[in-house]
Amino acid sequence: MARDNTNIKPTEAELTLLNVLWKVGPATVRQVHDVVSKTQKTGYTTVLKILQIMHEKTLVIRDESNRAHVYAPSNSETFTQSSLLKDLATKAFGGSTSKLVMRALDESTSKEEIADIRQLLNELEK
Amino acid sequence: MARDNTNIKPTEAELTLLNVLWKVGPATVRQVHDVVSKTQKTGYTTVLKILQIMHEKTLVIRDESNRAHVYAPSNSETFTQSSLLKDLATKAFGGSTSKLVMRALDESTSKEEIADIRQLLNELEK
DNA sequence: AGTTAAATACGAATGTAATCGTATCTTGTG
DNA sequence: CACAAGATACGATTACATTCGTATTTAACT
Repeated sequence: MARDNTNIKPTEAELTLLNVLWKVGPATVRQVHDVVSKTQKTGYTTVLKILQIMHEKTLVIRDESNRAHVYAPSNSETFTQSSLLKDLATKAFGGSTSKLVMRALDESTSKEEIADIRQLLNELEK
Repeated sequence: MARDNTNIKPTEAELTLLNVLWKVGPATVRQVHDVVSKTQKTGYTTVLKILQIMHEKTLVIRDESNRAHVYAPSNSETFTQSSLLKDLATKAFGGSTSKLVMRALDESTSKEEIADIRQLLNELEK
Protein backbone atom coordinates (compact mmCIF):
# COMPACT_ATOMS: atom_id res chain seq x y z
CA MET A 1 0.00 0.00 0.00
CA ALA A 2 1.22 3.44 -0.86
CA ARG A 3 1.30 5.94 1.93
CA ASP A 4 -1.48 8.52 1.92
CA ASN A 5 0.31 11.78 1.47
CA THR A 6 -2.63 14.09 0.96
CA ASN A 7 -3.31 14.87 4.58
CA ILE A 8 0.06 16.00 5.79
CA LYS A 9 0.04 19.38 7.48
CA PRO A 10 3.03 21.48 6.49
CA THR A 11 5.06 23.04 9.26
CA GLU A 12 5.51 26.77 9.37
CA ALA A 13 8.81 26.80 7.50
CA GLU A 14 7.40 24.40 4.96
CA LEU A 15 4.37 26.58 4.39
CA THR A 16 6.65 29.53 3.75
CA LEU A 17 8.39 27.64 0.96
CA LEU A 18 5.12 26.32 -0.44
CA ASN A 19 3.88 29.89 -0.69
CA VAL A 20 6.88 30.69 -2.86
CA LEU A 21 6.33 27.68 -5.09
CA TRP A 22 2.65 28.44 -5.52
CA LYS A 23 3.48 32.01 -6.45
CA VAL A 24 6.39 31.57 -8.83
CA GLY A 25 5.77 28.04 -10.02
CA PRO A 26 8.29 25.17 -10.12
CA ALA A 27 11.64 26.46 -8.92
CA THR A 28 15.16 25.49 -7.96
CA VAL A 29 16.53 25.79 -4.45
CA ARG A 30 18.37 28.92 -5.49
CA GLN A 31 15.25 30.54 -6.88
CA VAL A 32 13.29 29.74 -3.75
CA HIS A 33 16.11 31.00 -1.56
CA ASP A 34 16.37 34.22 -3.52
CA VAL A 35 12.72 34.92 -2.82
CA VAL A 36 12.65 34.03 0.85
CA SER A 37 15.93 35.78 1.61
CA LYS A 38 14.32 39.06 0.63
CA THR A 39 12.21 38.94 3.73
CA GLN A 40 14.10 36.50 5.98
CA LYS A 41 17.70 35.79 6.87
CA THR A 42 17.54 32.12 5.98
CA GLY A 43 20.63 30.29 4.72
CA TYR A 44 20.72 28.56 1.37
CA THR A 45 21.33 25.13 2.84
CA THR A 46 18.44 25.61 5.20
CA VAL A 47 16.09 26.07 2.28
CA LEU A 48 17.69 23.09 0.57
CA LYS A 49 17.28 20.90 3.62
CA ILE A 50 13.67 21.82 4.15
CA LEU A 51 12.85 21.16 0.50
CA GLN A 52 14.56 17.77 0.82
CA ILE A 53 12.50 16.95 3.88
CA MET A 54 9.36 18.09 2.09
CA HIS A 55 10.29 15.78 -0.75
CA GLU A 56 10.62 12.86 1.65
CA LYS A 57 7.20 13.72 3.05
CA THR A 58 5.94 14.09 -0.52
CA LEU A 59 4.81 17.62 0.15
CA VAL A 60 6.67 18.50 -3.04
CA ILE A 61 7.72 16.65 -6.13
CA ARG A 62 11.06 17.28 -7.77
CA ASP A 63 12.49 17.03 -11.21
CA GLU A 64 16.04 15.70 -11.00
CA SER A 65 16.73 15.68 -14.71
CA ASN A 66 18.93 18.74 -14.44
CA ARG A 67 21.74 19.37 -12.04
CA ALA A 68 19.69 21.89 -10.12
CA HIS A 69 16.60 20.02 -9.05
CA VAL A 70 13.30 21.71 -9.72
CA TYR A 71 10.71 21.57 -6.95
CA ALA A 72 6.95 21.89 -7.26
CA PRO A 73 4.13 21.55 -4.74
CA SER A 74 2.39 18.18 -4.62
CA ASN A 75 -0.90 19.78 -3.70
CA SER A 76 -2.56 22.95 -4.88
CA GLU A 77 -2.71 26.06 -2.75
CA THR A 78 -6.47 25.70 -2.65
CA PHE A 79 -6.31 22.14 -1.40
CA THR A 80 -3.77 22.99 1.26
CA GLN A 81 -5.74 26.01 2.41
CA SER A 82 -8.82 23.84 2.79
CA SER A 83 -6.85 21.27 4.76
CA LEU A 84 -5.48 23.89 7.11
CA LEU A 85 -8.94 25.37 7.64
CA LYS A 86 -10.42 21.98 8.33
CA ASP A 87 -7.67 21.31 10.83
CA LEU A 88 -8.28 24.62 12.59
CA ALA A 89 -12.03 24.10 12.59
CA THR A 90 -11.52 20.75 14.28
CA LYS A 91 -9.07 21.99 16.88
CA ALA A 92 -10.55 25.37 17.76
CA PHE A 93 -14.17 25.48 16.59
CA GLY A 94 -15.55 22.11 17.60
CA GLY A 95 -15.53 21.10 13.98
CA SER A 96 -17.93 23.83 12.90
CA THR A 97 -16.88 25.61 9.75
CA SER A 98 -19.67 28.14 9.99
CA LYS A 99 -18.58 29.14 13.48
CA LEU A 100 -15.09 29.61 12.10
CA VAL A 101 -16.39 31.74 9.25
CA MET A 102 -18.50 33.90 11.52
CA ARG A 103 -15.59 34.43 13.86
CA ALA A 104 -13.42 35.52 10.96
CA LEU A 105 -15.86 38.23 9.99
CA ASP A 106 -15.85 41.45 11.97
CA GLU A 107 -16.08 45.18 11.65
CA SER A 108 -12.83 45.25 9.71
CA THR A 109 -14.45 43.38 6.84
CA SER A 110 -14.93 45.83 3.97
CA LYS A 111 -18.06 46.36 1.91
CA GLU A 112 -16.38 44.79 -1.09
CA GLU A 113 -15.45 41.70 0.85
CA ILE A 114 -18.97 41.39 2.17
CA ALA A 115 -20.29 41.63 -1.37
CA ASP A 116 -17.89 38.94 -2.56
CA ILE A 117 -18.92 36.61 0.24
CA ARG A 118 -22.60 37.22 -0.43
CA GLN A 119 -22.13 36.27 -4.03
CA LEU A 120 -20.39 33.07 -3.09
CA LEU A 121 -23.24 32.21 -0.71
CA ASN A 122 -25.71 32.75 -3.54
CA GLU A 123 -23.80 30.41 -5.78
CA LEU A 124 -23.55 27.77 -3.10
CA GLU A 125 -27.31 27.72 -2.69
CA LYS A 126 -27.99 26.82 -6.29
CA MET B 1 6.84 47.17 31.49
CA ALA B 2 4.68 44.11 31.79
CA ARG B 3 5.08 41.53 29.13
CA ASP B 4 2.31 41.47 26.52
CA ASN B 5 0.73 38.10 26.93
CA THR B 6 -2.28 38.52 24.71
CA ASN B 7 -0.69 37.40 21.50
CA ILE B 8 0.75 34.07 22.43
CA LYS B 9 -0.31 31.25 20.20
CA PRO B 10 -1.11 28.10 22.14
CA THR B 11 0.49 24.88 20.99
CA GLU B 12 -1.67 21.96 20.02
CA ALA B 13 -1.56 20.30 23.44
CA GLU B 14 -2.23 23.63 25.09
CA LEU B 15 -5.23 24.28 22.88
CA THR B 16 -6.64 20.90 23.84
CA LEU B 17 -6.52 21.87 27.51
CA LEU B 18 -7.90 25.33 26.84
CA ASN B 19 -10.87 23.73 25.12
CA VAL B 20 -11.59 21.80 28.30
CA LEU B 21 -11.31 24.89 30.46
CA TRP B 22 -13.57 26.92 28.19
CA LYS B 23 -16.13 24.15 28.25
CA VAL B 24 -16.21 23.19 31.91
CA GLY B 25 -14.98 26.39 33.48
CA PRO B 26 -12.17 26.76 36.04
CA ALA B 27 -10.87 23.31 36.89
CA THR B 28 -8.20 21.39 38.74
CA VAL B 29 -5.55 19.30 37.05
CA ARG B 30 -7.50 16.18 37.95
CA GLN B 31 -10.69 17.49 36.46
CA VAL B 32 -8.94 18.47 33.26
CA HIS B 33 -7.18 15.13 33.09
CA ASP B 34 -10.42 13.24 33.63
CA VAL B 35 -11.90 14.97 30.61
CA VAL B 36 -8.97 14.62 28.24
CA SER B 37 -8.26 11.04 29.23
CA LYS B 38 -11.66 10.06 27.87
CA THR B 39 -10.41 10.68 24.37
CA GLN B 40 -6.63 10.50 24.76
CA LYS B 41 -4.12 8.39 26.60
CA THR B 42 -2.41 11.29 28.31
CA GLY B 43 -0.80 10.89 31.74
CA TYR B 44 -1.83 12.96 34.71
CA THR B 45 1.57 14.55 35.16
CA THR B 46 1.64 15.46 31.50
CA VAL B 47 -1.52 17.49 31.93
CA LEU B 48 -0.08 18.99 35.09
CA LYS B 49 3.16 19.95 33.38
CA ILE B 50 1.44 21.54 30.42
CA LEU B 51 -0.83 23.56 32.68
CA GLN B 52 2.24 24.71 34.61
CA ILE B 53 3.92 25.79 31.40
CA MET B 54 0.75 27.57 30.32
CA HIS B 55 0.75 29.36 33.64
CA GLU B 56 4.35 30.51 33.08
CA LYS B 57 3.33 31.77 29.66
CA THR B 58 0.26 33.36 31.25
CA LEU B 59 -2.04 31.44 28.94
CA VAL B 60 -3.93 30.49 32.09
CA ILE B 61 -4.33 31.96 35.54
CA ARG B 62 -4.46 29.78 38.59
CA ASP B 63 -5.96 29.97 42.01
CA GLU B 64 -3.55 28.49 44.54
CA SER B 65 -5.67 29.09 47.60
CA ASN B 66 -6.60 25.44 47.81
CA ARG B 67 -4.29 22.49 47.73
CA ALA B 68 -5.49 21.51 44.28
CA HIS B 69 -4.83 24.56 42.16
CA VAL B 70 -7.67 25.75 40.00
CA TYR B 71 -6.82 26.78 36.46
CA ALA B 72 -8.75 29.13 34.19
CA PRO B 73 -8.02 30.52 30.72
CA SER B 74 -6.47 33.98 30.59
CA ASN B 75 -8.21 34.78 27.34
CA SER B 76 -11.69 34.01 26.12
CA GLU B 77 -12.36 31.34 23.56
CA THR B 78 -13.56 34.04 21.18
CA PHE B 79 -10.39 36.05 21.52
CA THR B 80 -8.20 33.01 20.99
CA GLN B 81 -10.20 31.87 17.99
CA SER B 82 -9.76 35.29 16.42
CA SER B 83 -6.02 35.20 17.08
CA LEU B 84 -5.67 31.79 15.51
CA LEU B 85 -7.66 32.87 12.47
CA LYS B 86 -5.58 35.98 12.04
CA ASP B 87 -2.44 33.88 12.25
CA LEU B 88 -3.71 31.45 9.63
CA ALA B 89 -4.85 34.26 7.35
CA THR B 90 -1.37 35.74 7.50
CA LYS B 91 0.46 32.51 6.86
CA ALA B 92 -1.76 30.84 4.29
CA PHE B 93 -4.01 33.48 2.74
CA GLY B 94 -1.71 36.41 2.14
CA GLY B 95 -3.38 38.20 5.01
CA SER B 96 -6.80 38.20 3.40
CA THR B 97 -9.58 37.25 5.77
CA SER B 98 -12.19 37.25 3.04
CA LYS B 99 -10.17 34.77 1.00
CA LEU B 100 -10.00 32.59 4.07
CA VAL B 101 -13.73 32.83 4.59
CA MET B 102 -14.51 32.03 0.99
CA ARG B 103 -12.21 29.04 1.05
CA ALA B 104 -13.91 27.75 4.17
CA LEU B 105 -17.29 27.75 2.46
CA ASP B 106 -18.09 24.92 0.11
CA GLU B 107 -20.85 22.59 -0.95
CA SER B 108 -20.85 20.99 2.48
CA THR B 109 -22.13 24.21 4.02
CA SER B 110 -25.76 23.70 4.99
CA LYS B 111 -28.69 26.00 4.24
CA GLU B 112 -28.93 26.88 7.90
CA GLU B 113 -25.29 27.84 8.08
CA ILE B 114 -25.62 29.96 4.98
CA ALA B 115 -28.59 31.73 6.54
CA ASP B 116 -26.64 32.38 9.73
CA ILE B 117 -23.73 33.83 7.83
CA ARG B 118 -26.01 36.02 5.73
CA GLN B 119 -27.54 37.46 8.86
CA LEU B 120 -24.14 38.26 10.28
CA LEU B 121 -23.17 40.01 7.04
CA ASN B 122 -26.32 42.10 7.26
CA GLU B 123 -25.49 43.15 10.78
CA LEU B 124 -21.92 43.99 9.86
CA GLU B 125 -23.13 46.39 7.17
CA LYS B 126 -25.10 48.56 9.53
C1' DA C 1 41.78 15.73 -18.22
C1' DG C 2 42.03 19.30 -14.69
C1' DT C 3 40.00 23.22 -12.49
C1' DT C 4 36.37 25.49 -10.66
C1' DA C 5 31.75 27.14 -9.69
C1' DA C 6 27.68 25.66 -8.04
C1' DA C 7 24.79 22.14 -6.83
C1' DT C 8 23.29 18.23 -3.49
C1' DA C 9 24.03 15.21 0.56
C1' DC C 10 24.99 14.55 5.18
C1' DG C 11 25.20 15.11 9.92
C1' DA C 12 25.45 17.79 14.01
C1' DA C 13 23.68 21.47 16.94
C1' DT C 14 19.94 24.05 18.66
C1' DG C 15 15.31 25.08 20.06
C1' DT C 16 10.75 23.89 21.34
C1' DA C 17 6.96 20.70 22.42
C1' DA C 18 5.33 16.75 24.75
C1' DT C 19 5.66 12.98 27.92
C1' DC C 20 6.19 10.91 32.22
C1' DG C 21 8.83 8.91 36.35
C1' DT C 22 10.13 10.15 40.75
C1' DA C 23 10.63 13.23 44.60
C1' DT C 24 8.50 16.21 47.58
C1' DC C 25 4.84 18.52 49.87
C1' DT C 26 0.11 19.05 51.99
C1' DT C 27 -3.73 17.92 54.58
C1' DG C 28 -7.62 15.25 56.34
C1' DT C 29 -8.39 11.48 59.33
C1' DG C 30 -7.74 7.64 62.48
C1' DC D 1 0.58 13.21 65.70
C1' DA D 2 1.53 9.81 62.40
C1' DC D 3 0.25 8.30 58.04
C1' DA D 4 -1.89 7.66 53.76
C1' DA D 5 -3.93 9.74 49.78
C1' DG D 6 -3.42 12.85 46.58
C1' DA D 7 -1.50 17.01 45.14
C1' DT D 8 2.60 19.85 43.03
C1' DA D 9 7.48 20.33 41.60
C1' DC D 10 11.32 18.89 39.15
C1' DG D 11 14.22 16.88 35.90
C1' DA D 12 15.16 13.66 32.23
C1' DT D 13 13.78 11.77 27.94
C1' DT D 14 11.86 11.64 23.53
C1' DA D 15 10.21 13.63 19.36
C1' DC D 16 10.10 16.95 15.95
C1' DA D 17 11.35 21.32 13.63
C1' DT D 18 14.88 24.35 12.22
C1' DT D 19 19.38 25.80 11.09
C1' DC D 20 23.66 25.59 8.92
C1' DG D 21 28.67 23.99 8.37
C1' DT D 22 31.21 20.84 5.80
C1' DA D 23 31.83 17.13 2.53
C1' DT D 24 30.88 15.43 -1.74
C1' DT D 25 29.20 15.44 -6.39
C1' DT D 26 28.33 17.35 -10.90
C1' DA D 27 29.26 19.35 -15.21
C1' DA D 28 30.84 23.17 -17.93
C1' DC D 29 34.84 25.35 -19.65
C1' DT D 30 39.43 25.86 -20.61
